[in-house]
Amino acid sequence: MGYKTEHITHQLRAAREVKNMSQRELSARSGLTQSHISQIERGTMEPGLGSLVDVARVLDLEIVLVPKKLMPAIGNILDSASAMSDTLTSEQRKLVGRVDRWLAEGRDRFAITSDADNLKDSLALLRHLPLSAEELEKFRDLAMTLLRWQSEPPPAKHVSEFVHAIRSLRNAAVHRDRDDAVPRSAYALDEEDDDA
Amino acid sequence: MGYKTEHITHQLRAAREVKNMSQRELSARSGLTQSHISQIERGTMEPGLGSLVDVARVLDLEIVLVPKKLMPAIGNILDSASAMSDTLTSEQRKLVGRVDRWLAEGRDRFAITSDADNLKDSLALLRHLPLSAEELEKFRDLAMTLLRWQSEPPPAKHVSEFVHAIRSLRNAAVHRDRDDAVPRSAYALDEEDDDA
DNA sequence: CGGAATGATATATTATCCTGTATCGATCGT
DNA sequence: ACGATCGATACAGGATAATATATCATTCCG
Repeated sequence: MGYKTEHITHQLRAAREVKNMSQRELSARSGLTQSHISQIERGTMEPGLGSLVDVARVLDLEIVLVPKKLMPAIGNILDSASAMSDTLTSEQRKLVGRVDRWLAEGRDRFAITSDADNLKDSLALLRHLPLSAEELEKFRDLAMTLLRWQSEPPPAKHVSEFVHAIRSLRNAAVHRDRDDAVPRSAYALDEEDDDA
Repeated sequence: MGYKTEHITHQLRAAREVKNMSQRELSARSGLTQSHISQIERGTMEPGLGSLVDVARVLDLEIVLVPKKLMPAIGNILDSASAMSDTLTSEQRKLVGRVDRWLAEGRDRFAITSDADNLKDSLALLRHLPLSAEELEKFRDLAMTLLRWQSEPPPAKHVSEFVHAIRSLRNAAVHRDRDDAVPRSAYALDEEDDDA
């Protein structure tokens, strides 16, 4: 039904998740119901224009009508901005990418498959959430010790510790309030991006 | 009520008028009712997102959610594009501007005020509608002969001929089908823009 | 003048958005 | 294991968007 508005609703969900805002919080700030938001994001229902602007306002989004002819130019701006999107350092992106690939190379490195799933989820979030300097340092240590096992799987005890520590970092980043951003230096983009 | 969506609906009306499309034609192509379109443009009613995309598609517009932070950049692209908007030659824009100012300088140049009003309306449309090479030549001749009267008002007979001729040109441009565009050379923008 | 097209309205009927509330399963933190 | 939170769903009722026609005043063209 609502295939016409998919890109818009998907964009709404993406913006909300990037801001790490729950449907309920978005509901409280926008005036819409959590139920309503859920159905809009899933495409079950098409929002009215009024509801759309209410949600967009909370997510710091502006609704713009762009001539199709200008879409490539606009698209470039949007992409370049979302590329250096969050204030992630190049190092953080690289580390996440390396662990991600290490994880993909040998799924059998984990005795418990749920550990692999948990780790994968945590990494997906760490790909987008900024870490403080201390947190990044901790993350670097963890990643380095784990990445040492290339040919043979690491001891189970070690893996479990790693998964737990990563989840802890993830939670710290996730539950950090949107309002107090992570203090971070300005030089954001360096050499090549190592993401997968 | 719908003050939140004013800019959007206004943009819709502007886009439709630039394309010289009637509410009824837009209705036929979009699937909405002419009544519905009228109310949307006037802000009497807020359209659903589905209706909005239907109308926008016909008008060659794309609905984009832009982070507020990027709005200045996007705004620049939109403005610069609408400046060199339609495929009007610089000469056509200049001529319209000159006649426009000539008209504003001395309203008393016209014995019949309705003539002045008609002329003003025709110019408003000629400001946005492309003319063929022959039409532009005709327009240039008309404008030049009219602009010769600076200090004293032109003879009434001359004015009436001018108004009629301009209206004829206007109608030719207005009723030209959007589908067969005016063949025009590519070098569009020259020196300064002389518009008022 | 007479016909055609436009935009603005009016009314009645249908469709559906939207809210409010409540529940469910899954997940996460203590 | 427990309580808390999240997303997905269900359902009833009031609000309103949307359709379908029709009319009216203006304007433009022959």
